[in-house]
Amino acid sequence: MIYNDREPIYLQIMNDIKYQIVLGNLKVEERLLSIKEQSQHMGVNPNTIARVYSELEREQIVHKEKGLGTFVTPDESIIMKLKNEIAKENIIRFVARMQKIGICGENMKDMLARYLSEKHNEEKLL
Amino acid sequence: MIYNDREPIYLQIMNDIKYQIVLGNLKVEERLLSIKEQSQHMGVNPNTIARVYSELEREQIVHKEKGLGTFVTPDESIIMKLKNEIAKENIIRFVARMQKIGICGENMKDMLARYLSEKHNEEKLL
Amino acid sequence: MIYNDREPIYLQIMNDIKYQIVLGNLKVEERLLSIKEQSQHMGVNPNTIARVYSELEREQIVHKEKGLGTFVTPDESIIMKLKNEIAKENIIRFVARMQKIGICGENMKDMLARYLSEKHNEEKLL
Amino acid sequence: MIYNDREPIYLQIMNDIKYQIVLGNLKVEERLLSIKEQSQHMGVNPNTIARVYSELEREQIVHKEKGLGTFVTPDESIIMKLKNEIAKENIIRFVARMQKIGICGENMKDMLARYLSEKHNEEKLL
DNA sequence: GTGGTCTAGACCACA
DNA sequence: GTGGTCTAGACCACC
Repeated sequence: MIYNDREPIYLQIMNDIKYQIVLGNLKVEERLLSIKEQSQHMGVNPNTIARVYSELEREQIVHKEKGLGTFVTPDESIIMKLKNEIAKENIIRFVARMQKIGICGENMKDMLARYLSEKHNEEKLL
Repeated sequence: MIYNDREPIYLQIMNDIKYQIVLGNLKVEERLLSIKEQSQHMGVNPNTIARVYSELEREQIVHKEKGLGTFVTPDESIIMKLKNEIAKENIIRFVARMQKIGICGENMKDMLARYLSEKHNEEKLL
Repeated sequence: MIYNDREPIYLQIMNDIKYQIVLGNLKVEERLLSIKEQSQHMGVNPNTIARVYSELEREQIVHKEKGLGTFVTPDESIIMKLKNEIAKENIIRFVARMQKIGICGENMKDMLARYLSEKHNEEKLL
Repeated sequence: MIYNDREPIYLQIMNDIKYQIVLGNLKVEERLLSIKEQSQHMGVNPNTIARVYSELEREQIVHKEKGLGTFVTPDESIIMKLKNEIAKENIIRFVARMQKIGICGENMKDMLARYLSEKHNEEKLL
C-alpha cells in the first residue's frame, strides 16, 4: 500500500557483493575494496559500506583483519551454502507469486520447462 | 549499479489492479472506485489514477463509461491472457535471477520440483 | 494556428436548415418554426435565429410573410441549386484536402470507387 | 444538434503534426521541436505537447530518445500507411456528407470526375 | 539540455 | 456525480 518504498541501499549493496562472490567475480580469500575506496566507487556514505561489511562478516561471508582489510571467506562450503540460499529465496518468491495468481505446482513446472525450451531454441538461432 | 530507481507510481498501481483482477478480488464487469475515490484511497493525485485507468483501458482490461464509471472488462479471455502474461513475467524474472548466480535450466527444474514436493509434504502434516 | 476556433452558431444552424430542406424534411412552402419556437427548441438566443432566417431569405431559400411566419421557397429549382452548391462545396473541400497530401485526381477517383464498393458489400451483409 | 463541440487541443495538434509529416515538411528521422519549445511556439502547456508526442509514439509515428529529443520515424512505410489513413478519413467524411444530402455513389463519382476535369482545364488556361 | 513523472486544482460535457 | 481536458509548475534521471 506504500508506493515510495525501496530497498535500503545497504541491502542492495550486500546483495551485490553476495552475487559477485557467488559468480566468482570475487574469489575465495580475495581482498574487497577498502571501505573508503568502495564508498567512493559507489558514491555512497562510508558508514553505509561499513555496515555492509559488518553484516557480511556476521554471516561469515567475509572476515576483517585489522590493518589489512576485508577478505572473502576461504571456506568454499560457505559460498556454496550462500548460492543455495539465494537460489532457494528465488524459488520461494517465485512459487508464492505463482500461487497468488492461482497457478498450481504442476503448471509452474510445465510453464518453466516450456519457457526454458523456447529460450533455448531462440538462443540457438542467434 | 543504480540504487535509487523506483517504479513509477502509476505502474505500481496498474500492476496492483491487474493482480486484483486476476485474483478475482475485482470481478468481471465490476465497477472500480471512481478516479477521485481511488486517488483519495491511495493518497495519490487524481491525474495519476486517471492515467492508470486510461492505460488499463488501452490494454482492454477495463472500459470507461462517461458519467458512470470504470468497469472490469466483461471478456474473460482477456483476463486469462492477463494471467498468463503475469505468469510469464514471473518466470522470466525467476530464470534471469537463477542464471545470474550460475544455475542452469536443468538445475532450476530440479530445485523447483524438490521445493514443491517438500512444501507439499509439509502442508499434509498441518 | 488557432485552436479554439469553432464555426459560429448561426452558420451551423443555417447549414442545418439547408440540409433539412435539401433532404425534404422541410418541404416546399412548409412553414418553419417561429423565431421564438426555434430559439427555445435549439436553446439559442432568438437574435441568432433571426439572423439565420434573414440570411436564408437573402439567399432566397425562405421568404418571410408578415404576421404569418417564415416559409420554404416554393421554387424547386432553388432547392436543386442549393443541393448542387452543397455538393460542390463538399467536392471542392475533398479535392483540396486530397491534393494537400499529394494524392492526384486519378487516385482520388480510384480510392473513392474502391471505398464505395467496399461499403456496398458490407451493407449487403447486414 | 450540439453546437459547442470542439476537438481537444491535443488531437488538433496531433493531426497538425501528422499532416506536416505526410506533406514532407517534417522529414524522416527529423527532430521535432522539444516539448518545451513546441509548447511555447504553440502557446500551449508543455503537458499537452507531452501527451501529443506520447500518442504519436504509441502510433509509431515518432520515437523519443531520452536526453536527445523526439524524432520522426525512419520507417517510410509507416508514413505511407499514415497517408492512406488520412486519405480514407477524407473519403469517409466526403461520402457521409454526400449521402446525407441524398446523392448516391454513382452521382458522387460523376460529380467528382466532372469537377476534376473542369479544374484540369482551368489550370491549363493559366 | 531532453523527456518522464507527479501534484494541485481548474473547467467541461455527459447523464 | 462520472471521466476528459488543460494549465502551472515541481522534481527526477539521463545525456
